[in-house]
Amino acid sequence: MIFRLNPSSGIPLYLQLMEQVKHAVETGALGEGDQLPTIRSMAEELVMNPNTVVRAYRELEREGVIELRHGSGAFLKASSESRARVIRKAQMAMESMIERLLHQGLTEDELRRVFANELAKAEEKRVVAAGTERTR
Amino acid sequence: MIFRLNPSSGIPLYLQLMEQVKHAVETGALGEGDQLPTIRSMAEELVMNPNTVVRAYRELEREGVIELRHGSGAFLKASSESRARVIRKAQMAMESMIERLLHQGLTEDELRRVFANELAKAEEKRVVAAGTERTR
DNA sequence: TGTAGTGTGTCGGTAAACTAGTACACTTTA
DNA sequence: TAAAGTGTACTAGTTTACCGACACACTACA
Repeated sequence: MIFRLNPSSGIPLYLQLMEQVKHAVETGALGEGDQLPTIRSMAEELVMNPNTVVRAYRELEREGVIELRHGSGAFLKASSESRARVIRKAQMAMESMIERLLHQGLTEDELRRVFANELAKAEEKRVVAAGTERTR
Repeated sequence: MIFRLNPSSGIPLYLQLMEQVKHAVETGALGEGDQLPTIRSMAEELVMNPNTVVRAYRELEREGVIELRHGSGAFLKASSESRARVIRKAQMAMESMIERLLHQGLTEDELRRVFANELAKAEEKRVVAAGTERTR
């Protein structure tokens, strides 16, 4: 299984690892009861400090995603129904859009900023719509 | 002009501000010679420390995006030809895709992770393709 | 069945990075 | 020329990442 980190992005490494684990769950790559890579092997694979992996695993446990067992390992907790189907459709749609936009000359950085801003706008719209609903 | 920050994302605030400024340039909202909001007004608007704004502005200056003039302000430097047209097309395409995927039941977090991973994969593909070109 | 070795998570301390607070210095304006 | 506006610099606190040792669980062997 592939976990991806970008050490030069400025985003804290432990947050990136948390996102990767959650994504693996969402796509069905990891399921209930599965064991996560050990702290030391994940650290080696991603070239980061074991304690940083611990930090990510601790947060994931606090959020109820995994369970840490001293001396045994880190395991996926039961989650609600798999979202893999809808996630995979989104992946395919996103992949083709990204290919197209990169082909049209956008850079990865430009694309990243466009996405972040459009998503922020969509979130704001939803918040406004929810507020409007409430005041009816 | 709207700059957006998400203080709870874990991403350093100064990096987020840098991204917002670059995005404003890309979309044409800011152009050569324009003055950026002052350090204090940007800090107030975004509810962050003036020194954090300084940190972002300093990095942007180091990258050649803006120019800081002691006692006068922060100004946009000349850039290559505006990318606004291609960026706007990307914004529209991205906006409609995001609306559609959110409507299909994805959460913002899931969407963010899908995008980050598909972009990382696309980057890897391009690196591999470039390497293959070189070895010919 | 007990013990040693291996595997795996936990903990405390330190350095670097990020953020905030406050005072100083340059430029512009009235 | 003084006041207001704007960037610069220093210090302190918090967060992130790393380093090394400790403790629990599992496995193999006598």
